[in-house]
Amino acid sequence: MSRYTPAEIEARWQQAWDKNETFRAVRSADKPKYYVLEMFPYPSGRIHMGHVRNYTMGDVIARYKIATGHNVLHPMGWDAFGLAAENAAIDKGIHPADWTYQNIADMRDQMMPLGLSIDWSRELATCHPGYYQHQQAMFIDMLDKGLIYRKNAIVNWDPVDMTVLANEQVEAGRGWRSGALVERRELTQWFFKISEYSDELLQALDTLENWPAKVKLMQSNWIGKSRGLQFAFSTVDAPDGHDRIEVYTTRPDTLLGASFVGISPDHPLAKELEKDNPDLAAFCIECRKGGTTEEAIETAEKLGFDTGLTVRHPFDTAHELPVYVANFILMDYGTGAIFGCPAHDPRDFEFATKYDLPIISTYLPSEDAADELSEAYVPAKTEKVFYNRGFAGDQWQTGLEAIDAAIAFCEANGVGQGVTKFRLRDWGLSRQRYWGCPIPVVHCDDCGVVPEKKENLPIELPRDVDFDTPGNPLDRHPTWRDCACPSCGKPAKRETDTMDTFVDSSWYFARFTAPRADTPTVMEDAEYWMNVDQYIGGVEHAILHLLYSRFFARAMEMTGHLPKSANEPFDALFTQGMVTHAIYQTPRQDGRPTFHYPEEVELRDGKAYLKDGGSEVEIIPSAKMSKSKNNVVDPLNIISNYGADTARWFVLSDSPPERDVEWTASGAEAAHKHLSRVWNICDRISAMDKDAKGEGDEDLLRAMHKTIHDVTMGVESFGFNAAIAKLYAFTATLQKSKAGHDAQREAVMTLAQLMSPMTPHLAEDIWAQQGGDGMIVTAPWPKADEAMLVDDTVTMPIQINGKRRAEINVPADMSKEEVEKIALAHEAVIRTLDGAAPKKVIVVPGRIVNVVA
RNA sequence: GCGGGCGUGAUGGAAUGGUAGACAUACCAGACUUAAAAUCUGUUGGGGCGUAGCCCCGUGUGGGUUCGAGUCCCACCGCCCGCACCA
Repeated sequence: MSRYTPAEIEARWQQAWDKNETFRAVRSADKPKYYVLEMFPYPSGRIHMGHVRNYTMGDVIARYKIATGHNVLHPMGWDAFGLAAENAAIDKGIHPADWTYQNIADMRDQMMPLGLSIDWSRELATCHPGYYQHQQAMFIDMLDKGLIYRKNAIVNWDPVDMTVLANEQVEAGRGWRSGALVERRELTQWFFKISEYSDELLQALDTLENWPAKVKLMQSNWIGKSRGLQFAFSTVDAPDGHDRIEVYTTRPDTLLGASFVGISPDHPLAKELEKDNPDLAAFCIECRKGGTTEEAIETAEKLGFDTGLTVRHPFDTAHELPVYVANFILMDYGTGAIFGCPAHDPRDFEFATKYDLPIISTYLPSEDAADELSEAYVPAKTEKVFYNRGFAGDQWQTGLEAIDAAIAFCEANGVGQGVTKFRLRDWGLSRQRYWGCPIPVVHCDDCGVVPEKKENLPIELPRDVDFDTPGNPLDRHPTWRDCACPSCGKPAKRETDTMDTFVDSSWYFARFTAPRADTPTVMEDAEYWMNVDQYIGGVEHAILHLLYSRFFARAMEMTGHLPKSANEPFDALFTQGMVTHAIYQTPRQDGRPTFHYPEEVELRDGKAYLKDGGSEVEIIPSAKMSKSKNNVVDPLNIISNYGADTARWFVLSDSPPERDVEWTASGAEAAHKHLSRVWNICDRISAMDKDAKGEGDEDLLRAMHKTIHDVTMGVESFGFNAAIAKLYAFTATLQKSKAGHDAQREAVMTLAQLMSPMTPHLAEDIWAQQGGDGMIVTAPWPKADEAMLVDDTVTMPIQINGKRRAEINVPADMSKEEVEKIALAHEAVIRTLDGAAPKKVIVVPGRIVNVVA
């Protein structure tokens, strides 16, 4: 009897696939194409279990599609620009390029043993000039088409390091290195006009049938289409040029509940007023401190400053409202000014209570409901409510009806216009950093901002930069900025902003279709391979990456780089969960915990002890594997201990792919045991007499066909864990089978085929041992025989009033009437009914009988 | 704060609105063994009774829709993800 030796088997089959160029993707008219793509990794340096899970899922799909006769494209690349490389340069003095390319080499080496069906000839890295020169070319095309423009925008500014900070580099309102309170600063920045596509990006979501509903909903909310009223309050005694304050509201029906007007600290009026009002100026400075994230702004305490200024209510000019500067109003949204209606907005309610402003209801749940509110009354817009201070439409109406009526009324009376607005803002792509794709424009004293000539591309990053001083090294570079104006030829300066890394990842999927072409894409290849048939990645990308990619596909169409048919580049999307692990910690003297690696810990009776010293360790429930918590399991260790097939099998089993999976040592062992068991079965069958007859051939083959059916369904619907459960069950059946040699051989070869997308190496070896034709990877996927799937009889539970009371065995094709008759004749039913006639009997054929007593 | 998701035995989880707990882990018992490991077999949601069997309770909490709800609807609690310069 031979032993299952994954190390030897896996290396052998990987070489065989490699030699055969099994996974090389070539355009062909013979077969339908299938493009499967997992979100490409950031080259952090080490692969982790999350990668293994992500790529294994894609690999299962890719291998299944190969077996079902598709021409499969399954590429891999590196999202290689980013902050971490610059941090490594600052911390360790390594050049970002060296750090990145070394990490790529390391991670590729770690990925290879997994036996993924990747066409490595198409590998790309976004930090390579061969990639980013095309991004620069497209930038120029998009600038030319008016898709890109410049405007001022606010960034996090570290006043000590004198540098722009990423949101990630702001911790509790302070710069992560300097510890200084972060300020907001305005810079001129580059923007994509994604907001022009708001409606288009929203509408097209409906066509994405194979996207998760939750992702579409999140994108829809992010784009945030709203219908509202834009109008102006006229001011009383305001500075010149500020006789009106424009506001936008989605709830014009609550206009009579207005009790104050709020403006952003960045509003032109606020800026004007603070010139003569030191207190206000101090308040605005305070407001401009802290991070710029929406989260930071929305969770901060709501602060206001009474400007002393008032405005007239548009319906009653005698009624004056105070004007506050408030820290929660963003200049980027709407007009940077709002009217506050405390009665129907929790945030305004909090504000009004704090500053003792009136709370005036405009609608109530009923005619006699109390007018005094203890909290904001915010019913669903579809709910009918009583308008005690309505001014348009019926007294009883829904919020939606009231909004429409209010807009119509206001327009008829010259108080503003109904407008449709989107929450989606333009995409700021400027980054004041070195390790990114240089923006290919030149600043010329005479010609202004001029795009670089395409023949001068790539504009390469200079190699000789220093990171000793905070800030963007491109700014300080002695010569790199110097260039000739592409328009007039005079000396000019290069743009030193680089592009947001989201730009890199917004078109890599298109580049994979012609990764070495000297244009960004090749139409023929793009038309053949696009769209991505199945895209797989984490939910954390549900909004930004996917939305930007959808926009970019449209922008690439407009500039002639993609066909219109690729406007929605991802036909199907799957969002997978994370790999988690328990955290082991012991307290330290200073009260903070010491984290221990799983391999330093021994588990006994549900408790954990340090292998070194034996003291007990606290177990914190599973969390995302993270270096800082030491709760990581290195895939390489797993592969060297058990083999890649075990790692692959385990990350797919146990947990549904969209949910998190917890890595446990026992789970990995169970996976390995199962693979050994399958190996032993194969061995046993090989040793059987070729003419051996046995018992239960038909039962075994029936089970086999059911398994083919179930596993196929499972793989097609991302039910990998359920498919694996079926494979466990079938393995047990086969193991106990006393069937003859031919039936058992057929069963084990089919088992190998069904397992092959998950455990390709083991499957190849079994296939070869049993004398299968060619390699299993290209063998046609087994087909379930429909005739073998139907049983002659079915067991049907009988419920009485919805509770299961008995069961009956009936022929599968028995009529409803007969089933009902047999059910009613059942002893348990007669007992319960006690002579009374049943009120109703529901028979669901093949499923259930429910008797209503 | 806002948007989205999730919540089922000791544990990971299964279940097109139709027998809740498939499959796996852990535990316990048994077989094999001098013994252990490995392997194989079996039991295991809780409670109760007149214990070959039957009954009650049970999918975060509370309500609702339905002949029937883990699944659909509403509210609450807890956890996770995103919030535009992390990728």
